[in-house]
Amino acid sequence: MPELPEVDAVARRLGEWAAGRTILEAHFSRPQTTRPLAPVKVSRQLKGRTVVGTARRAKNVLVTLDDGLTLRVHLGMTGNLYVGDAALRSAATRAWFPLDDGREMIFDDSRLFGRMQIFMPTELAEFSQQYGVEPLSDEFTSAWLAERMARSRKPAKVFLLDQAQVVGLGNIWAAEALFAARVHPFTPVNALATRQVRALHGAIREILGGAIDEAYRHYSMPGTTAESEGFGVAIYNREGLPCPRCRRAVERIAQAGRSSYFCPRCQKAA
DNA sequence: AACACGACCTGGTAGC
DNA sequence: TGCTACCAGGTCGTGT
Repeated sequence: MPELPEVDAVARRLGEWAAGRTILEAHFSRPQTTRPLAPVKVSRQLKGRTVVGTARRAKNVLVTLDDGLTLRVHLGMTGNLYVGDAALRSAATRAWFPLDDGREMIFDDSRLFGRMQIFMPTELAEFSQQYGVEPLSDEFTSAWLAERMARSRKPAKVFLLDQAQVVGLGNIWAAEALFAARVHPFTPVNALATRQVRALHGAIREILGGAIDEAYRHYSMPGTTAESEGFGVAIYNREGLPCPRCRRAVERIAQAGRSSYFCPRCQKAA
């Protein structure tokens, strides 16, 4: 489910719902969720801890605990994390943490690609280093992007999905950014013109910024999902439908094992 | 080092 | 109505 906007909304709402609450128990229904550690080890570290606050790094939700440790939650493809009544638990619930106010922190993840881990401060810093720049930070400039792109021959779509470069884009928003910037998904990034790099940089910031606001506003009820994709999606999952700019039929191609959607007229190969 | 590809999973839907 | 095949918003590990 989640790209950066959805993860950001989940992290912010979780902070509103859980800050100050103490975790009484931690239950896991499947061992994959806490890999490589056994669930019982993670449970032991969570039990009795109070949630200080939440944050997001790349597509991870970070839950800061009162002993200085951090719970890292990756939502994978289908994950959701919220605080609510125990009745909200379902067949997809993989973890549930009863809190001191009678509610529970609940982690649903039908497809089991999600993950929960505990980090010490040094581990958290090391973990964070594997990721690239946050797209809405001051560090992410078009000059920075141009410099990184000059050093890679990856196709533009694949480059945008690489979390070691710019974090947060997934299959939907990468396609949307390429469409907005009129860049063909196959174009090697070191072949892009300066004007195209600038267009991509602007598109990434604008698209993610708008989607973050939309996802946060939409996601106000625990147990629902943070959605932003209905908002401003021009190209993703629209194979055969008319391009919103030129009316030419949108095409779908397989790339890096995923679907890439693009307009063959607006997005010319370099 | 950089890149391609299968593996990891469940569930929903389209087509026969 | 099954049943099958394919698809899904993400990483990972392993091979060249």
